Amino acid sequence: MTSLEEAAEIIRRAARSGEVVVAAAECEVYYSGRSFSRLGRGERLIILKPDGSVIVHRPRGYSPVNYQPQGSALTVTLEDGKLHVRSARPRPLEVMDIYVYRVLHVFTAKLHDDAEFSLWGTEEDIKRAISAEPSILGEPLRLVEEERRMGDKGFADLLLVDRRGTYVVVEIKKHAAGRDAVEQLKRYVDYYRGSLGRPVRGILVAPSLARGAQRLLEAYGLEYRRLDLRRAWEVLRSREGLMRFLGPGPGGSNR
Amino acid sequence: MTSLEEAAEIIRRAARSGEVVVAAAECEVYYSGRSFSRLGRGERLIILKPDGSVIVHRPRGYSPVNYQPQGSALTVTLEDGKLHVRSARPRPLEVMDIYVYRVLHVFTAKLHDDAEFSLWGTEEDIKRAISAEPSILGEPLRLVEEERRMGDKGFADLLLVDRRGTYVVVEIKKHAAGRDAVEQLKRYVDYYRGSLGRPVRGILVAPSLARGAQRLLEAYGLEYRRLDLRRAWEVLRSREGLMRFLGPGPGGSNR
DNA sequence: CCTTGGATATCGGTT
DNA sequence: AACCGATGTCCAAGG
Repeated sequence: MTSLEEAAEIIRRAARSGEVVVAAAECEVYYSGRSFSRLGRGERLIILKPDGSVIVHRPRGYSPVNYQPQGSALTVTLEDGKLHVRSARPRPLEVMDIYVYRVLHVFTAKLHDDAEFSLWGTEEDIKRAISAEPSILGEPLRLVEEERRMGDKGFADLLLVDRRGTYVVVEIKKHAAGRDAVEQLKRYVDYYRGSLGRPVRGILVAPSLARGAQRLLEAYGLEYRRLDLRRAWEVLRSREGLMRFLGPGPGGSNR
Repeated sequence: MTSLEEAAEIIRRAARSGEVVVAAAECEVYYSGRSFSRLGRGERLIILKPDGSVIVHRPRGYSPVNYQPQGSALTVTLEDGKLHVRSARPRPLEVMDIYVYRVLHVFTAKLHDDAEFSLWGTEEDIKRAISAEPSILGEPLRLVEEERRMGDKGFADLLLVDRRGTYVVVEIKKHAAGRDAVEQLKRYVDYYRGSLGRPVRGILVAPSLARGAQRLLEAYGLEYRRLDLRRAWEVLRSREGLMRFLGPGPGGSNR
């Protein structure tokens, strides 16, 4: 148990010295900005990071109940027997007020962390696999361009040419493709068809098609090619040596 | 500083008794599931909640670098001079492995939190405002139904009738509406027009229109009505007494 | 279970 | 600053 006065001093000192603060505390939280929220009195975890991020976690669930992003400004005051922690960001103007009634535990630490974080298995990786070996789509195709601009309609993931010289616009989805994905592809194909004045094929590449998406796709005369991460990897592994990511590490053998 | 053996015991005991665990620790993190990630050695915050959620925070930024949602299963073992914390969820199969080299600080706490959380200023609130006073859209309109089913195309936020008896489908966006919003409205209007066999108007309600969205809207013959949260509130406040949310609270006077 | 769409979405890239 | 698209998005609601 820590007094509110001590807690206030600990937080101020941590903020000055670039330390992370973690507190378990009984508190109320108010948020005002793009929306408004109120969280009644209860015990939570409060995390204050040196870059201004503030995160409040309830004892359950993955997502924080209240938060402010990095760049927010912190003020800590004692008022009325409560510890008032305010975090404000200018644009958009948003304020989060935490009123702390009791501090169960608090600690601060300067955390040193310059390590690299790498994530793979993204849509970008699937795109690279198709680019490296377009025949993975089941027919001979030649790559024209990645991220080809479709006027003001956005960017097509891939532009290819089939064996008959017809342009093929490809939209890739890492997960099951829904209606939105079909609409997106349709926009690109319509634009490019109009731009070329010639027929243009559209292929939606995804591991699966949502029911509604399938009907829409047929109605629009677009095509679907099933492709999931696993198969994309097989190409990437042989072409790029994906194993460089897995590197040597304690968990390497598990994956 | 806490030994890895002690930390392992603390975590196991906390898991049994439904306590939250917070640790500052030097660790590596591996994730395998929908994607794959690797985080090199460095100092982070690790949060373990009794419902199975696991959250790993670096010293900067709002979002966790690695995580598992509630319902994940925890195993804690000592291997090779490292503390291995594994969190696994069955569907989709995803595994996060944390290898802890050094524990800077660890604490556990049973957090009691049954308070209510209320959030307002959402799209739902805008919908309620229009329902309560459809004329906010600039013409006399009568509400037919909220969340009106549009066949297999989804649900229209609002279905109204104008003074000439023409049905009006309304799609509401809390933020600037982009192309997706226009496509969404188009799907509904097309469906309902086909279903009725009569003209149907479509109105997109949003605080602003993205450039691309405006052109698309015109091309589709749909309409736009500017409406933001602030104006929706004025209606809600008078009609429903929004102030009940603000209630009596330490920060009440600030908002 | 799948599908759909909102979220204080967040985040990053480009214009 | 606006706009656009991906996300291990997460999450709830509905069928």
